[in-house]
Order: sequence, then C-alpha cells, then structure tokens
Amino acid sequence: VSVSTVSRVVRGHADVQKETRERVLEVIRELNYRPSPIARALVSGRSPTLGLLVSDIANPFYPQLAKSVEREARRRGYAVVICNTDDDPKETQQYIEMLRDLGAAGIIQASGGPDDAAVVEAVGGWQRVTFTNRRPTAKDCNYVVSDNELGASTLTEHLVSLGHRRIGFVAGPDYATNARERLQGFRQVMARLGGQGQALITEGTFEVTSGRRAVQSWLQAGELPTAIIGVNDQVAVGVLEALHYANLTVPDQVAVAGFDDVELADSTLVGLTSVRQHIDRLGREAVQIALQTTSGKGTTRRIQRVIAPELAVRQTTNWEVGLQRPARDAKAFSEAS
Amino acid sequence: VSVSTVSRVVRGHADVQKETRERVLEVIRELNYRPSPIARALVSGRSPTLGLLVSDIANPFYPQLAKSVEREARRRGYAVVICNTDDDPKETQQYIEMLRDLGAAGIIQASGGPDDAAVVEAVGGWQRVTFTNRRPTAKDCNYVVSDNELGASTLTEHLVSLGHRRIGFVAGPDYATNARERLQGFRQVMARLGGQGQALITEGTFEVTSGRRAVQSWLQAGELPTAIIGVNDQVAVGVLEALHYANLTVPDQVAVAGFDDVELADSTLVGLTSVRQHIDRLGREAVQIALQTTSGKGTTRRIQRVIAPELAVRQTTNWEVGLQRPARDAKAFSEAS
DNA sequence: GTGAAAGCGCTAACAT
DNA sequence: ATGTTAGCGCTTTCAC
Repeated sequence: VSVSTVSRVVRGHADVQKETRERVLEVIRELNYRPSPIARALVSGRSPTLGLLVSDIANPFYPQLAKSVEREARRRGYAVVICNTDDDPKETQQYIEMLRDLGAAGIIQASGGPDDAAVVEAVGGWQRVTFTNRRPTAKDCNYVVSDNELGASTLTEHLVSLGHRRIGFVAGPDYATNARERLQGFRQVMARLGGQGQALITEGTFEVTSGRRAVQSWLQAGELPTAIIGVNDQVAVGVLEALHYANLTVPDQVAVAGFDDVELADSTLVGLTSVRQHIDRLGREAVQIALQTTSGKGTTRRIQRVIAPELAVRQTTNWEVGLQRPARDAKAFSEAS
Repeated sequence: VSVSTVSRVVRGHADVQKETRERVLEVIRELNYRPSPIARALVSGRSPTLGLLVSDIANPFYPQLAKSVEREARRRGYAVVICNTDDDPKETQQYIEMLRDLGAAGIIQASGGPDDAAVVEAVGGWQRVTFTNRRPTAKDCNYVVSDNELGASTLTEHLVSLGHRRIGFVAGPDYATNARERLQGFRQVMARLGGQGQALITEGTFEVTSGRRAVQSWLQAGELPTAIIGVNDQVAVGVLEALHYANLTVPDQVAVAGFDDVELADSTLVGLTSVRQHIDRLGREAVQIALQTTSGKGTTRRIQRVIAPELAVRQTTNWEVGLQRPARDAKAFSEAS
C-alpha cells in the first residue's frame, strides 16, 4: 500500500507480486482513481496532448483532417489542441512555445512552409514534430503526405485524354510545397505535349477568390483555357463561380477540376472532378508517427510516407458522368445571372 | 532574488518594492523565463486550457465556431482542445473526464442535448461550462445562443411574403434545442396563417442526406411544398440536390432556405437564402463567459445571452436577388464582364 | 516587503 | 518485491 508500488502497478511495471497488484487494482477501481496527467507532466515534461497546426481551420480540408487526427489521438488517450497559424511564421512560433510549455507530447504541422527548419528547431528536434499535408522544406523530418505530383499528372492526363490542350492552372502560394508539387505534376504532363499543349498558369491563394480572379484575368486577356485546374477544391469552386457568372457552361465550354475532394465536391450541385486525398489516413498516420517517434524509443529513423491519391471524375470535366448522376440543371441558376 | 518574490512579481502581486520588481523583471527577460503552466496547474488545479465540445467538427458550422473560439482563447493565453462528441452522451462524459484531468479552465459545450444536466454535474458545477449554439436543457447555466425562434419566424415570414402557403420544414433531431426552436418559430408563423397555410414537417438529422430524403418522401407522397426550409444549410443543400435531381427549378417551382449562413451558402453556385448566425460573436463571447465565470470571482450570476440572427436573402428564395447580388466581391465580377 | 518551508501528485533513484 | 526519499516548478501559508 505504498505510493511507489501503486505507481508501478499503474504503469504496468513488472516488479510487483501478482497478489499485491490485484489488490491495488481493486482499490483503484473502488476509488475511481485516475492518475493525474498534470503531475505526470511535471515530472516527465510531457502531457498527453498533441498540437495540430493548421493555416485555417475554416478551410474545409482541415476540419476533415482534424477529425481524423482527433479520433486517432483520442483512441490513444491524447487531447488535440488546434492551432490556427494563418501561415504566419510568427504565430507558428508562438504556438510552439505555448505547446512546449504545455508539455505537448508531439506536434503535427499540417501547414508547413519555408520556416519548417525553424519549427523543427523550436519544437526541440525532428522527433517532436510530424509534418503532413505539405511535405516539409526541412530535411530529415517525419512526414506523411499525398503524392501531389502524381495526383496532378493523373488529373492533367485525364483532361488531355478528353481532348483539352489549352489548360489553365490556378496555382497556390509558392511557399506551400503541396501547391508547388501539384503545379509541377501539371507542368510535366503539359511539357510532354510539346508544341501541341499550352499551359496557362496563374498564381494565387488557397481561397475561393483566387479562382474567381484567375478566370476574370484570363477573360480580360481573351485567353480563357478550355480546362482549368484549381490548386484545391476551394479555388476550383471560385473558378466555377466566375465561369457561371460569365455565362459559360461547364464542362462544355470549360472543364474544371480541383484537389482534395472535399465533401462539397461530391455534391451534385457542384460535381467537381477532384484529386482525392486520403485525408483519414493522413490524419491517422500523422498521429501514429507523432506518438511513435516521440515516445523516445531511441529511434534514429525518420518516417516518411507518401500516399497515392485517386482521381474522382465528375461532371465538371466529364459530361457523361453528369448524365449518369443527376445532371445539374443549369437553367435554374444561369437564367438568374 | 527568492522564489516567492519572483512568484509575486510574475503574478503582479502588490507586495513588492518597485525596485526589486524591476530587477526581477529584468532578469526574467534576460533569461527568457516563462512560468510553467504545468507546475501551476499542479498547484491550482487548472491549466490554461479550454475544451470545446462539438458534435461533428466536419460539419461546416463548427469549424467557423472553432476558429472564433480559438482566436479569442489564444488572445487570452489559452489553448483549445477540440472534442468530437458525435452527440453521444458517453463520449461527452469521457471527454469531460479527460478535460478535468487536464485541468481545463473551462468547457464550452456547443452541442448540448438532453444530458446537459449530467454535463454540468460532471464538469463540477455550472461555473465550469458554457453552452453555446444550442440552448442548454439544464436550468441556470451560462450560455450564449442565437435567437433561433426569431430567425425561423423571420425566415418563414419572408417566404409567406413571397406568396408561399404550403411550406415544408425539414426539422433536425429532437434532442437539439436549436433545431426545436427553429421548428417552433416556423410553426408559430404558420399557425398565424390559419387555414390558409399548410405546414409540412419532416424530422431528420443535421446532415445533407436528411434534406435529400425529405424531398424524396414528399415527392413520393405527391405533396411537395412550394417552399422548403432546412434546419441548417447542410440539410438545405440536400434539399437542393434532390430538387435538382427531380428536375425542379429553384426558386421558380420550389424555394429553399436554411440556417447558419455557412460560407457555402453565399457561393453563387448555391446562393442559399439563410438565417445568418453571428458565429464570431457566439465563439468570442462563449470564451469570455467561460473564462469570466471560471475565474472564481465568487459570481453567482448566470450569464445568458441571446443574439438576434439576420436573414440573408439569396437566389434560392428570391429570384431577383440573384440579379442584384451576384457574389460577395461583386467587383471582381463586374470587371470581368 | 521578503524569505523559508510545505506541498500539489506523481516518478525515479535508492534503500531495504 | 516493496518502502523511502528526493525532487519536478510552482503557490501559499507563515515567519521574520
């Protein structure tokens, strides 16, 4: 009945006699005793907490990721702290400070950027941070990301196979590696087309307005592509909006596609062709990696996983897909504009 | 230069001579010293942490709320732990246990239900939990919610003023007070119409499929209303999808409206008339209340705030609005045309 | 006004 | 195999 014996029992330490263990266990149940994470944290320096860094939790991709992260973390007894960085290195640093003070067992950076190396330094070594969504710019880090280049090339090939040659790409910000990789995959396929293909590239953000603006500027320049890829679904939605406003029909006059396969993309109101990321897996594995390397098992090995995305073809690129599924009745909306 | 003096300085305690205080402050800066929240938590029982309970973080309303909560919490030095309850009382209880063990300074329950009283009990008194989004079923609690009944009646009156008399309402689950209140506001206005009005009510969930199902069943019964209200925007989107599938035009043949005014509602692709909640205020004030009452200033007063929502009229009910107001940033579009 | 000492609930040596 | 002891970094009496 001494403190340390109880401690040993709780932690499943070997050196306890079966009998005492059971007696202790019994009392624990009786008293509904639960060890205090706080006290543990004071000793060990780590609390059962995971930090999740995202640029903007309101961007539909992140809630889905957060949900998956949260579920897996919870399963393992960890709480998830959400941190909205706005892609601002200063905010990021402040958050990391806070998370360190809180003794977070690990940090998942889902919105990395050029400051990744600084992040690794700030968290106290590569073992304490796991990157996801965007491949880290810092070398030798743990990460789990989608193969964005593959996704982009698959998507571009899909458009090419439909006969498109003048294809527009509304790129994301240059600081985001996932945006860059998607652009890269696009470029690669377009390059293969040689003189036959024409790639129109506009740089923007991850937001809806970015897609709207791109279409607008192409229209002004009188060089609207026959197919447009948005760096993510949000941007693609912006593209759809602008096309719709300009009374252009999709996919007849212009085909549109995005990335992420956010829930909205699958709505028949949108029917957006998109490169589906396995968001669930990203979140789940990010947690696993974070907790594995953080557990200090003296591992020196980095864990770096790349998950292949899939192409989800819908009405905005392939008309017939739209027929199989209920076609969006353009009349109701286009008459209004 | 003694521990307790430093402690006094850090906490801004009065009993320190100006000179010593400044000297200590100086050294603190020099050493970049930050008090350990963990050690503090061990003593005080509370860590700078806020728990946010939501039914489903992937439901677009909650990320927006979470963002607002997160921003305000951060401003005050608190971390936000997201908790996905799935509207399951068991999950909720487990989360509360975890949050207590973590010494959370407060809990914001954004997805309350019939178990609210149990929640209050589990967290250890009304002072430690703030309800938002759904008015709590337990009496004498802190909360900040929208006036759902008002929102619903305003919306219904809008439809009536457009000439609608047969109006459908796709209700939410009965356990959610916000859903009930919305239904109530609807009923009230319809009752005023007497024999002239006809209210068709279907119960469902907060998800897209719920809206789809409602329309299908009305169609099967051959009693489709001329206007349909979804208990939230997600459901309204489901309604739109089903109508679209049935080749019915919106708003000519059927008008549609929702609640929350989620970002998507404002997209020209959807243009959904919706009752706008001031989500930012809900989140911000929830945090303020949570931290205020939790600070133990011996307050006995409950804080209960009700915020009036606004009606955002768009194309799904009013045809002409589509003409007037193409999109949020109209400029981008008008320049394009 | 300041310092000394006890203790929050644990873990990790070190005894026994 | 179990008990004792010393902290982890703070706050909080209680002396001075």
